Amino acid sequence: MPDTTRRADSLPGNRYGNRPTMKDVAARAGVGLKTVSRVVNGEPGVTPDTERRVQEAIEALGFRRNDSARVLRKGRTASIGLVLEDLADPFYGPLSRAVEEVARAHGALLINGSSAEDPEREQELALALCARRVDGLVVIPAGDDHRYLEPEIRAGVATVFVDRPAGRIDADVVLSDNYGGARDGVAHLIAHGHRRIGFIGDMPRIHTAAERLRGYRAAMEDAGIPVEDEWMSLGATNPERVRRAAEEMLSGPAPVTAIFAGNNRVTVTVIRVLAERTRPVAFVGFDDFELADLLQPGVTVVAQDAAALGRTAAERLFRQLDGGLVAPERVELPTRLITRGSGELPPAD
Amino acid sequence: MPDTTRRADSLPGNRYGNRPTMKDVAARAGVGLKTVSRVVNGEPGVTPDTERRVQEAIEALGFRRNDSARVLRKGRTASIGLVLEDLADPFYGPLSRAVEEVARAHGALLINGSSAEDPEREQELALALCARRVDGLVVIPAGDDHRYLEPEIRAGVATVFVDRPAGRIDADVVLSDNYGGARDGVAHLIAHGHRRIGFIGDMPRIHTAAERLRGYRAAMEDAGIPVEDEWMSLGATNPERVRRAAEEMLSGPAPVTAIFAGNNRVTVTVIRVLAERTRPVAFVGFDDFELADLLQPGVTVVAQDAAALGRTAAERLFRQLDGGLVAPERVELPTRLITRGSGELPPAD
DNA sequence: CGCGCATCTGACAACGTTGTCCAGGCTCTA
DNA sequence: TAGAGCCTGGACAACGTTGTCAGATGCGCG
Repeated sequence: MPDTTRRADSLPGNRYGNRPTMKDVAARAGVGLKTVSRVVNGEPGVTPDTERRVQEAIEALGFRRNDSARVLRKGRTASIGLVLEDLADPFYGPLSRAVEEVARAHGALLINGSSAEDPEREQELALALCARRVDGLVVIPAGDDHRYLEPEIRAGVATVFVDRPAGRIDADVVLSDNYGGARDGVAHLIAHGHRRIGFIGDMPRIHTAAERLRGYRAAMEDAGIPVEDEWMSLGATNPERVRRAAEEMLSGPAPVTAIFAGNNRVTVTVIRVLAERTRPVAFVGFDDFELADLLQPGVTVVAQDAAALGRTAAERLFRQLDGGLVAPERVELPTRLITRGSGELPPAD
Repeated sequence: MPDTTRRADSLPGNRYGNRPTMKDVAARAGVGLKTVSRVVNGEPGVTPDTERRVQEAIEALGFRRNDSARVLRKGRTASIGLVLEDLADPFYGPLSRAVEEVARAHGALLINGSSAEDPEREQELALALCARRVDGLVVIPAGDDHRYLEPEIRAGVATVFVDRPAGRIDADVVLSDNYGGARDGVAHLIAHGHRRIGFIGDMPRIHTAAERLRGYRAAMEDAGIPVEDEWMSLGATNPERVRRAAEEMLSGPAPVTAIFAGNNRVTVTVIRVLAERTRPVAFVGFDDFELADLLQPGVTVVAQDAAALGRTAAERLFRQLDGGLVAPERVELPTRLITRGSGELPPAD
C-alpha cells in the first residue's frame, strides 16, 4: 500500500531546501490545514490560543507562504510587468521608479526587463511576463506591431503603452507631446535668428523620433525655411555616428548655426562636439538631464516628465484592473521648454 | 450527482478571461492532457501529425502555459529578485541592467523593487520576493541586520549582497573598495597642496558612507593633518542640508580649500555651490557621472564600476544556483581615480 | 501467424494553497 | 435541562501543470 499521506522523501534533490508547508505547520501546531491558512491570511474565526500555537509553529519552522500556489488558486498575481528599452538609460530610471511606486501603492510587485530596442526581444519578454500571469503590462514599445498581445489582452491582461504608441492594436497609450515639443524647441531657435538649423535624431521607425522630426519640419515650414537634406541626420544614435553627423553639418560652405538634438543620448554627444569648437553654435536638446544648468553655456532643453509618464501609465493600468474595462485612450503629456543659454545664442554667421 | 469533469461555469468572475488550459487544448485537439504538455515543452515522443494538431489547437485558443502552475510543480521559478535603493538613481541603472543581462543569459527574469533606504521596506520586499519563490536574491542593503533572511537562505534561496555588506549573517558580498577609493581621492587633494579638506558624506550608519569617511580620515592621518570637526558633514544628503554644510565649510576665518564629496548626490549639490563662488575650490567626488568632463573645470572623481558590481553579484548568484553551495565570499572591486581638473586646483590660500 | 519490442499516448497523482461546507462543542435562553 | 444558534476547526476538492507508469499500437522477425 503506497503511503500518500506525506510526500516521498526519496525525491531526488530537485527541490532545494524542502521548505515547510502549511501542512507541516498544521501538524506541528496540532491543528487542521485550513486553520493555518486562516491565521496566515488573518481571516476571522480562530481563537487567540489556537492562533498563538500556529504562530509559534510558523516561527519555529521558518514557514513562508508559497505565493505560486496562492496565485494558482486565486488567479491574480499582484504583480505587473514593465518592458522598457534600457534600464540603464537615465530617462527610464524615473519612469520605472514611478511605475513601481504606483504598483506598490496597489500592493503589486514589478517585474521588468529591457528589450534593447529589439522588437523580437520585446515580444519574447512581454509573453514571458504573460506566462507568469502578471495582472498587467506596461510596455515601452520597441516594435511596431503588437498584435501578438491580442489574445493576452482578451484574456484580461491590462495593458498600457508608454512613450511610444502601440502598433496595429487598439490600446491605452501615454505619450509626451513629441511633435509639439520639438516644434517649440526649433521655433525657439528660429526666434533667436537662426535659419540653418540641424536636426540629429534617431531612426524614424521609432515613433518618438518620427514625431520630433515632424515637429522640426513643421517649425521650419511655419517660418518659411526650406530644409536642406544635409541638415538632417536620422539614424542610429551611437556616439561615433552622431559625432560624424554633427561635424558634417558644422563644416562646409554653409554650416548650420544651430542644432536640435532628438534625444538625451544625442545631446550628450553633440555637446561634446560643440565643446571642442570655438565658434559658438546654438543648441536645444530633447530631454532634460542633470547638471544641464552648470555647463557653459547652460543647455536649453525640451523637457519631458518621465516620472509623470510612468505614473500616468501605471494609474491607467490599475484603473483597468479595478474598474473593469474602459475604452482605450491616448493621453499626451505636455513638454516644457527650459531656457538656459545654449538655445539663446545668436547665429554666428 | 455533481459534475466534476469541467470547472463550474457558474464561478463568479473572479478570474478574468478564463484562459484556456492544457485540458482545453487537449479536448480540442482530441488528444490527452499529457500530450499537450509534451508538445508545449518540446519533449520527444510525439508524432508529427499529433504535434501539428496540438499546435493548431494552441494557436486557435490562444493558449499560453501558466507558469505559476509550472513553478508549483517544478519548484524553480527561473526568476531572481533585486532589492535596491532607488531605481531612479543613475548609479543603480547600470547595476540593475547588468544583473538583468546575467539573469537573461541564464533564462531568468528579474523582479525588482526599491527600498528607499528604509530597512523595513527592504525586509518587506525581500520577503515578498521569497514568497514568490524567486530562485535567488540580489540585495543592496538598506538595513544592517539581515538575520531575517536566514530561513530563506537555509531553504535554498541563493543570496548575494551588493554595494554594502550583509548585517549579522554570513553571505556573499560584492563591494567597491570604498575605503581605498576615498583615501586615494583625498590623498590626491593632499598631493596638490591642500591641508584643510572638507568631507561631505551620508549617514555613517550606511556602510559605504562609513568606509569613505574612514578613507578620508586615513588619508589625512597619513599626511599628519589633524582633522577639524567643522570639516566633516555626516548626515542626510538632501540638497538643502548639503548646501548648508558646504557653505559653512567655505566660510569663516579658516575655510577649507578643497572638498571631497561622499557620493553622486552630494557631488551634484556641491558643484552647484562651487559654481556660484568666485574663489576656486578644489573638488573630488565619489562616483562618476555623465558629462563630468564637460563642466568647467572638469570634475575629478573616484569612479566605481556599477555594471561590474551588478554583473559580479549576479554571476556569483548563479554559481550558487548551478554549482550548489560555495563558501560565502567577500569580493571587493577596485575604484579608479579619474583626473579632470577640479581635483588638481591648487589651494587658494 | 504470433511474439517481443519499441514507440506513442493517456490516466493519475502530486505540487501548496484557498473556498466550500459540514461537524462538533459551546453558550444562551426558555 | 433541552434546544437553538453561534463559533471554531477540519476534510475535501480545485487551481493548471508535470512526472510516473502502464496501456495501446504497430512493426519486425522468427
